[in-house]
Amino acid sequence: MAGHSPYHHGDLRSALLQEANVMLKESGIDGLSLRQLAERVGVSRMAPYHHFRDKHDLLCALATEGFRELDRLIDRASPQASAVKDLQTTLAGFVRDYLRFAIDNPDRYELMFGRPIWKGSHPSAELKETAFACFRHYADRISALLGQQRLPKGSKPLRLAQASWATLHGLCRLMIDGIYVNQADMEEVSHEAVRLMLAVLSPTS
Amino acid sequence: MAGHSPYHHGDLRSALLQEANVMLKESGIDGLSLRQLAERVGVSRMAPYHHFRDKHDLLCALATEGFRELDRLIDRASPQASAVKDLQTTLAGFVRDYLRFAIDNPDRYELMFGRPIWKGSHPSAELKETAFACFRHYADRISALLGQQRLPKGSKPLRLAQASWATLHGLCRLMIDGIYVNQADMEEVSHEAVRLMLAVLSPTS
DNA sequence: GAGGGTATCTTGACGCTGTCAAGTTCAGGA
DNA sequence: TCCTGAACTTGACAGCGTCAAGATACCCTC
Repeated sequence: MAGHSPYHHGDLRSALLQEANVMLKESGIDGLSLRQLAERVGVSRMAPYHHFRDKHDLLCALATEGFRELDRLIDRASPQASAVKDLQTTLAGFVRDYLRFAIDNPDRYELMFGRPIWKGSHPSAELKETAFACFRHYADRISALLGQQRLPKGSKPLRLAQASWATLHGLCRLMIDGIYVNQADMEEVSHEAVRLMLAVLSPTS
Repeated sequence: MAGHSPYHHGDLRSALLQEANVMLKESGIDGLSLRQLAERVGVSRMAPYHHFRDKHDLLCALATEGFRELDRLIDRASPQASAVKDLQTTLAGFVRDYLRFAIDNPDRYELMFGRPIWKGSHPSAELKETAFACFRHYADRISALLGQQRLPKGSKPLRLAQASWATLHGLCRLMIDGIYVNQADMEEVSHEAVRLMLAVLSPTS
């Protein structure tokens, strides 16, 4: 807390996470190096290792933060939509927010859901827990929103949640990478996604 | 073409691509280093640079190969399904094949659609062309399959193709990374996806 | 066949990375 | 007061992508 330049930083861990987020936005996931990060925060290269086991561990912490924010976003999808028309509006708003979350910081989104964190080099326990809680939260919200409709027989709510998240997720990936979906078409495409999610409610035959 | 160990490899480019695929499967995208690749193929570390400008260029070539294979897979989705029931079967088969393509070599799939190739460090012209051709091919097939049904008004076929690909793509990503979707549930989840894609055909209201 | 041009391959070097090992500085409790 | 332990630093190493310059072998022309 002293004025000049204390030997002990005081709150290095969060300073690192914050600056890492900036670097992530600036130069992508590949441009995020521990050495540069340490230098930008103003400590030596090995200092971060007293707060994170590895680089992988730091990335997990970064992703965990992302999931916490995503969780808050899901929370904001207001639950008091009762009429069918409100359902559509609520869903559309949520889809828009979700897409914006991804587009706003594409590399963080890539980090959160990307292979490097989740495959062989196992995700940290905290990340796993946070991400799963986030998904459970989403599934509950979706169930609550859609639950007022009668589901087609044979559709478990969990499956609906998975399939709809997949749609949303796939849309984000394709859009932020600019592969097949132009960002300019976002409105139209997300409208289509909402229609898709709604369509699943009516019995197929 | 001589027997022992020629100075000129003969067909280094494809040997590199082939071995790179093996390494990709073995140790993931991060484990794929040019130096190791060169050593495994039996040439010096700079030899690959006479066939690929960069590492990025090699990755693009690798991804291009992947898209070509995906294109063949799309081709196999037989077009002569006429009855509604056949539509469902055809679609289910295609979804299963697509999922298997992704699961079979997850890191290649991640490479093909991942950010590192498509964002700032621009994709090679060949990759762009191949990937777009692949998508156009998919959109055509989907249109042909679904075209026999009457589409709900206001749905352009292109949007349907985008949305359905997004669903498929999102499902793959979530599954191969093992985040929210267990691979054991594949059958059930892909069934749900097919239902979702079919549901979009019936007017929502 | 001989010579030269060119594509192919090699070795040396540089700066960057993540991280092990060992030393230094500081705060707080006995 | 001293001492334990956390926070931080510096030195060192192997591995990475790639620039630069040199070596080798094929092919085409004379």
